[in-house]
Amino acid sequence: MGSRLERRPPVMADVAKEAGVSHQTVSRVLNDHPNVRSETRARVLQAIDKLGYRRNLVARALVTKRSRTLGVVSFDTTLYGPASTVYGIEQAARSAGYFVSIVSLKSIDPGGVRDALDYLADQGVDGVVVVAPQRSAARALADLPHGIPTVAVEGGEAGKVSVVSVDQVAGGRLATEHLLSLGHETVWHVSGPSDWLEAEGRVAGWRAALEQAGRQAPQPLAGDWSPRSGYEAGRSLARMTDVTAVFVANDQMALGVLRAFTEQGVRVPGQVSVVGFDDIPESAYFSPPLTTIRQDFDAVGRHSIEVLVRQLENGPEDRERLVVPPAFVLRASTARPPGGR
Amino acid sequence: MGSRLERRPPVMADVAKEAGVSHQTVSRVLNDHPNVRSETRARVLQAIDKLGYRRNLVARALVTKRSRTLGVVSFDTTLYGPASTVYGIEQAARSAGYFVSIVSLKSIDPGGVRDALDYLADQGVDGVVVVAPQRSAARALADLPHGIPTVAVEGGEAGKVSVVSVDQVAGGRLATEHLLSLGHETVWHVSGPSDWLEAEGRVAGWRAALEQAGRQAPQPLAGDWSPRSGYEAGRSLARMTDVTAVFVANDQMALGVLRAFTEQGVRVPGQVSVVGFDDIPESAYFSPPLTTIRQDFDAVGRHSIEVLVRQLENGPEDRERLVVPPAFVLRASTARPPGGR
DNA sequence: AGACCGGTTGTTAACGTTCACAGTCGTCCC
DNA sequence: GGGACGACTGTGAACGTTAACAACCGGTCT
Repeated sequence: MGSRLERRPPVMADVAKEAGVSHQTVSRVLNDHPNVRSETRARVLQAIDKLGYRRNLVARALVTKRSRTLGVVSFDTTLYGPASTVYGIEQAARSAGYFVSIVSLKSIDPGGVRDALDYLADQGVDGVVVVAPQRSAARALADLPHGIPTVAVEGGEAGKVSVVSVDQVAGGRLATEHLLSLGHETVWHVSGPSDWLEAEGRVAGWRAALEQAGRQAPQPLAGDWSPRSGYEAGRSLARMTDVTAVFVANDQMALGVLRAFTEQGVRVPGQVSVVGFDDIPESAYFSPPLTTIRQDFDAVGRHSIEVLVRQLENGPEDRERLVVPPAFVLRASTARPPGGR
Repeated sequence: MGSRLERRPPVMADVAKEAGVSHQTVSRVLNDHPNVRSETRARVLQAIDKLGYRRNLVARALVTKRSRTLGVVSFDTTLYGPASTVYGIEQAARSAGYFVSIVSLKSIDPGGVRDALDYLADQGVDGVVVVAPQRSAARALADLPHGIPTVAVEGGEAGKVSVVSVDQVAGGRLATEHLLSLGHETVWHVSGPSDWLEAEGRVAGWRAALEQAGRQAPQPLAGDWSPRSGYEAGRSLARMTDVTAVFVANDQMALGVLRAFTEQGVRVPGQVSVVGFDDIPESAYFSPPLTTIRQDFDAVGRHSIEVLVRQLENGPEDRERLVVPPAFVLRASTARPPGGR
C-alpha cells in the first residue's frame, strides 16, 4: 500500500488501454488524422477526458524535430517601441500556434546577438525574430551560422534574411514636410544614436525633404532617445534665435525638448514648432500635445511572424522585405512660424 | 554519391565514436560528472569541438523531466510597469540558467490566466511567474490545478503561492504624508481601476495617512491608468476650488492631470501640488517635473525569480512573501499650499 | 591471499511521442 | 469469385539523451 500515492501524469499508453485501442490510434486522434472511425475517436476522446491526459510536447518535439517555439531577440524591452513590437510578435506567434521564448539584450555589443542566437538555437527554436535596430546588431545577422529561419525587425540591410520595418525615411519626410508646409524656413533635427538604423532613416528623410524644398539642412543635434538627451538638445536650441521648427527623432526626447523650451521661456508652438516620432501613449498629453509620426509597432510584430511562419512552411528560400508605412498625427505642438508671412 | 550532402547535426554517439569512448562518457563530460579521467575528458572535449556538437536539450528534457524553461504570464507588457518587471524577470531567469517563455494577456478575464497557465504547463515549464495585478487574476491563482511551482508578482492574497510585491500601502502613505507635511489641509486622490490590487493598496495607504493625521478623506476619482483618464479627473479637480493637493495613482495619469490643470490655468505647484507613482523615465521631464514614488520593478523581477528557483530546488513546501519598499522621489510638482500659513 | 573499495568506463533500458510499415476488414469491379 | 483498393487499426522502431547497473582496474585491508 501507499505505492500508488505518487501518481505520474497519464501518457498515451494509459489512454490507449482505457479506450481499448493502441497508442498509435490515440496519436491519430490527437493529430486529427482522417482515418479514424468516429466511434473510436469518441472513445479515445472520452478516455483522454477521464484521465485528464495532456500530450507531452517535449517527447513530441524530440521525434518531430520541431519545437513549435519561436525565439525573440530584442533590445531593452523597457522602451515603448521594442515592448510594443515584442507584444505584437508574441500575440501573433501564439495565435499561429507557437510558443515564444524571449531574450532581452542589455548592451549593444555585436557578440550579444550572436550569443542570444546560439542560446535559442540550443533550446531548439524553429525560428527567430530579431529586433535589431542597431547597425551592429544587423551586421551580426549577416552571417549567422545556424540554419535557423530568421526575420529581422528594423534590421538587416543585408539581403540574407527577411526584414520587416517601418519606413523611417518616409516618417522623417512626413515630419519635415509638415513643418515646411507651415511656412518654416528650415527644420532643425534632434537625432537618435548614430548607429541606430531608425535614427539614420529619420535623418535621411528629414534631409531629403529639406533638399527637395531647396533648403539648407542645419547640423543635427545627436541624442540617445532619452528625455534627458532631448532636454540637453532643447537647451542648445533655445539659445539659438533662428530656430522656429524642430523635428525630434522620438517622443521621449521631444518631451525633453519641450521641457527645456518651457524652462527657457520659449513658447511652443508660438515661437518654435516641434514634431516627435513614435506616438507613445503619453504624447497626446504633453504640454502642448505633441504632433508626431506614429509607428504601428503592432503591425510590425504581426507581419514579422507572418513572414517567419511562411518561411518555416515554404522552406528558407523566399526572403521577403516588408515595409510598414508611418502615419502623421497632428496635434498642438506645431504652427506657422512667428513672423510668418 | 550525394548521399552525404544532407548532413544532420552530430549527436552524442558521433562524438563518442570520434573520441573512442562510449556515449555515456560523453554525457558525463557534458554534465561535469567528477569521475572522468582528465585525459579522457580532454579527448571528448576535443571531439565535441571538432564536430561542432551541441547537446540536444529536448531529448535531455524528455528524460530528466525538466525543461529548464520558466513561464511568465503578464498583462499588457506595453505598460512601463509590467514591461520593466518582465525585463527583470527575464534577465534574472537567464542568468540562473533558465529559458523564459512569455504569455502576454490582452484582456483581464479570469479564464485568461487559467488558459495561459495550461498553455505553459503543456509546454513543460518548470515553474511560472504570474504578474497578476488584478484581483481577478490573483483569484485564478488560488486553486491552480497543476503542481507547477508558481510565484505571483503583485498578486495573490491567498497563501497558496509565494508572492513578491512592492509595498503599495507604504507608497500611498509616502505620497500623502509628503503633501500633508507641506501643510496641505487634505489630499485628493486619483485612483487606478478598482480591481487592481496595486490601486487598492495605494488608496489604503493614502487613506491611512489622512486618518492618522486626523483629516477627512475626500471621495477618490477613479481612473484606468491611462493619461486620458487622468486628464478627465484633472478637469474635474480643476473645477473645485478647494483642491490644493492631489496624489495620482500613477505617473501617466498624473501627466493627464497636469495637462488638464495647464489647460484650465491652474498652476502646479503654485496652486495645486501633484504627486505621481512609478517614476517612469518621462516623469522627470514633465512640466513641472513630477514628484513621485518609485517602484523598483527590476528588483521585483529579480526577487520573483530567486523565490521561484528556491522553490524549484527545495521542493514546493516553502511559500514566501517578499515585499520591496518603494522610494520617494522629490521633484518640482509639489509645494506649500497657496494660502499656506 | 582473498575480500573489498573507489575510480573509471561501458551496456542496457528507459522517457513519450510519431513514423513506417504491416495487417485486417469490407466493397467494388470485371 | 478473386484481385485490387480504401478505410481503419496495430506493431515495432526510431528520436537523443540520462539513469541504473554491471564490469574492470589497481590498491588496501584483514
